Amino acid sequence: MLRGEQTRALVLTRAMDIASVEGLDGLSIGRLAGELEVSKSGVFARFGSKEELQVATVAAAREVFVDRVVAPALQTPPGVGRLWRLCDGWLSYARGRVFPGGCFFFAAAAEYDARPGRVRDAVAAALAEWAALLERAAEDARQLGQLESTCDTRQLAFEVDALGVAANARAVLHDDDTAYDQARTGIRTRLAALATVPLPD
Amino acid sequence: MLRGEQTRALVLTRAMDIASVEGLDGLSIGRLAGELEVSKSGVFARFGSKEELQVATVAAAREVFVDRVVAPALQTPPGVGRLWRLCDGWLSYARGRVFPGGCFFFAAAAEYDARPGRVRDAVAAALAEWAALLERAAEDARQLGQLESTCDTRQLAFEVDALGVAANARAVLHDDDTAYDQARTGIRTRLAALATVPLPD
DNA sequence: CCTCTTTATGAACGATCGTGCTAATTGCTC
DNA sequence: GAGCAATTAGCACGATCGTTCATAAAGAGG
Repeated sequence: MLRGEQTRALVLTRAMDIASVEGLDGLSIGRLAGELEVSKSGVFARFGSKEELQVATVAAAREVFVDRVVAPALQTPPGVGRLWRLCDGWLSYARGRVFPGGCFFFAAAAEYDARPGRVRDAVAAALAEWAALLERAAEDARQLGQLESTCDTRQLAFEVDALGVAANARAVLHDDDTAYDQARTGIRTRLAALATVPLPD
Repeated sequence: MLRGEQTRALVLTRAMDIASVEGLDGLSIGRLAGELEVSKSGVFARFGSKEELQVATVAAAREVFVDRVVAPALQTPPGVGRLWRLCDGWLSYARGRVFPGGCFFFAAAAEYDARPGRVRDAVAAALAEWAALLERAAEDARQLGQLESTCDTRQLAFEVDALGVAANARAVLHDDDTAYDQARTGIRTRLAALATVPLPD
């Protein structure tokens, strides 16, 4: 039998995987318990409600995302290099199916974008963080003179993110990884056109 | 009492609205019947199974999309003008909340992209049609000499679509219509940079 | 008007959902 | 090792799900 924190982590790991495929709503406590071979009420009691489980799952996915994408990119110093690493890391994360259903947040955002509540708020907050991070990276690069001083960094961040989002959507739906290459090409071309220094890789 | 086709149309109209918010899976026959004030088995009998209802809902949404976006754009002759009209029409459709939860296909694709079955196939086919239409419009424009002859039209189609997809995602999730403006700006800039003739509007 | 096919209803089914409530089990502290 | 707090299991509940079936209502054709 497992002690609290371990159980929680075990449940959340499986919950992220299920939710990335079936959605946070399709994620059911009974199924979760069945797959983990623990009791349904054991899982339930640990979170208190399904909504709490969903919010906790979002938080867990955010941590995975930070570990896999954000933290590695932040090891590169501010500038276009870091911006590129963020994008490239994200593409690798999506392509590598860290979650079996593709990017967790893409699925969660599409599922809850029109449904008010704590789950939506958690997803929206996480994605807003990501958007802010991209914008900040772009703006830093500009102020460092590594991007043309006239460039609209907010717009740039939106556009590179858009290519990633679309790549994930297309790749998962059509089982076609070339979409990631298209996104990579698009992002690199866009950055190279605005950069005053060479890009890494 | 309504004759068959009318009932079917009535059911599907409501089904599209519900599904765009709650998802095609969250769409339940009982709820549908309740909102329309008809019997649950009446709704069910008309489709034979929930999966059939979901597939029919996707087909109905495709028709709405063609009416609202594709058909109007095809009134503009081939060229960058038509390509632009397709993008602009799509943005208007998404912004105007033809479906209350934003673009129906964005929601459906994210929900079923990792779940094999007839529903996913239907969604994937519809989106493949859209992608092919964009690529064709771009390639036509290029061959008409309205886009630089060297430009990769497949890549271009991917990128303009990506901006639209991302705009819908961000606008619905954060209740912020400026995302549509960002997408519009991005698409227009991209097209203008490659076009050899002025863009309409 | 009677008949026949199409369409809609109502009740019921087994399954699964989220959620309480109680009891058993575990790990830690003395 | 006894006692205690935290954790898990077991069972039951009302609700809702998709689905089935027998039956009633409604339009079309003779």
